[in-house]
Amino acid sequence: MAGQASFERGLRILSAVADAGDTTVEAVAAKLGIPVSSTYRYFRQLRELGFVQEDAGLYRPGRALLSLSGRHLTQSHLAEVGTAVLKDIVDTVGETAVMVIRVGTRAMCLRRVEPDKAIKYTFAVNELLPLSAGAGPRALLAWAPADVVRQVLDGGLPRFTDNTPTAEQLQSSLAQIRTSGWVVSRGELDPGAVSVAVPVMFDGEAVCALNVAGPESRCGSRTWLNNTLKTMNEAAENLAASLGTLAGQGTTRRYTTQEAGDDAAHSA
Amino acid sequence: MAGQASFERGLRILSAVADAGDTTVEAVAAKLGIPVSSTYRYFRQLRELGFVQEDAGLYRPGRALLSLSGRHLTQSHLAEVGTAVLKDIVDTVGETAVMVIRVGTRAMCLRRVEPDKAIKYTFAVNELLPLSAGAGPRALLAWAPADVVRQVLDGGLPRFTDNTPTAEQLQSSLAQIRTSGWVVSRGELDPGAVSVAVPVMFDGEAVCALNVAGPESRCGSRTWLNNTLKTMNEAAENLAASLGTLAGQGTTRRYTTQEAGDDAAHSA
DNA sequence: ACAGCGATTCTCATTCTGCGGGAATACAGT
DNA sequence: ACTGTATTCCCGCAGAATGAGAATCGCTGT
Repeated sequence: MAGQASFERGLRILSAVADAGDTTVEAVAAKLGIPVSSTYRYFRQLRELGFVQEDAGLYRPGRALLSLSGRHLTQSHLAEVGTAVLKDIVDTVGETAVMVIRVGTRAMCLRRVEPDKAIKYTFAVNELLPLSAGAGPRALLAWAPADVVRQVLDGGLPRFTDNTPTAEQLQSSLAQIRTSGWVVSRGELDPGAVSVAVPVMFDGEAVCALNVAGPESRCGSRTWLNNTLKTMNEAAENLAASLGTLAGQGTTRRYTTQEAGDDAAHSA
Repeated sequence: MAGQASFERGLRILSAVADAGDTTVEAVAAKLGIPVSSTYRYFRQLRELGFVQEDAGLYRPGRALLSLSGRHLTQSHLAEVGTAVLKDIVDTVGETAVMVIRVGTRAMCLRRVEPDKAIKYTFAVNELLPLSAGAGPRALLAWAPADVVRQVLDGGLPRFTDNTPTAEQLQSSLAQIRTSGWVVSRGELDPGAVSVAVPVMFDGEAVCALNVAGPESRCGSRTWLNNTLKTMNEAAENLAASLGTLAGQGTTRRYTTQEAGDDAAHSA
């Protein structure tokens, strides 16, 4: 009666993964009554198209799903949950923490939380910045698509201080950033400021970056850097996890938006 | 090379609609190079499954897409954008405005904005309430799935005041609410309080409800009710529109989350 | 090295679905 | 009645999807 049987099947499988958030091929096959062998075929394609991501036999929603529902929703979520995450960071680290996203070939600070101190780093919220200078922007650049990187490198890099990186320095640092998973910048935008950033990775993509910055006097030491990075990595992981539908095992704290639900009915 | 050709095709079509936000069958067919006749076949199925909604030849993302990306994201978005919407309402109406969502067989206040007045109605945020009493909850109930309605009716209705509706009153009011598109409650939860609510409809489903409440002394008149409803309906429409990816024609004010982007690259 | 095991991909004969150009229908506007 | 646009129908067949089972892959433990 319907036609398009295989398409519908595929969508059901996709929905199943989106609902479960963290499931196996067999589980889905069983739930939907589809032969395992066929289910694998669908999963493969879903994976290739980025709708699901796989990790050690466990499948969860992929980035393509996020873009399906629009940047709007994703950004709302980041802004919403991000505030709580940033507050936690500030509580632990005691320096300004911000969340930056990439907008085309620019970076933008989406959320900011400041510590209760006289001397602190202050970011402008909602203003477009170059991707080339500062820890947060550079973290975004490191995971940006190749064409964006090229545009930034070719577009002429603005210089703010003597420490602002040049095109060569920048280019060579990107690969290293991807390897280490974090960036530190010393006085690239403002003299005397130290800034650390980590990306929030979701299915291989940097959805946004967390950035902590403060005066060199307080943030210059290696131990400070290590402690801060530890806090930030934890935060980034939580934030990334909150993008996956609901997921399962709670490692550390989990940031969700209400989702109190547990009553009965879920209205498909 | 891939196999599952039709599935991939369907997903591409779905993505196209999600991206465009407001498009026609022909446009998608042209863009993807798929025969119109086949494209219609996919659209029909997508519509039947709720992934797209159609209105006068224009197609836009449907509710199933929202549930694909998880209640999380949707709720984050509502909470995020909702605050601005509520503020506008409070500015215009001068009474407490809240946003309530349905959680299983309960209602919950997700966001609250209060006017700067000594006497005002105060809602508890993040607490579960019955769906049976009060304007907001009842608006949600009116559009809830049948099994939820049954559960609520059969579950024994708590009584708060003499005006708290009984099961019979409740049941008969639901159809009327669906027709009129709004609810008013007078002293159902608290004596002397008037409460008005409208649902935020997205593709035939009540995603949440907006609720304005205040003392009878200020909110008793028919003109007040009319003016308030006008404001609320506008707000509800804006909120619903913000759930569609980005959509096009701006009627009144449009609430979006940043989405500044315009530079080049959008990284698929 | 080997066995054991679960996850994943491959194989392939058979079934039957999706395909798409074009006709038919529906419906609004004039 | 006529024009245009949106949508569904029609229909024979190429070829896609199917699924049981075998074959691989990648482990871990011994």
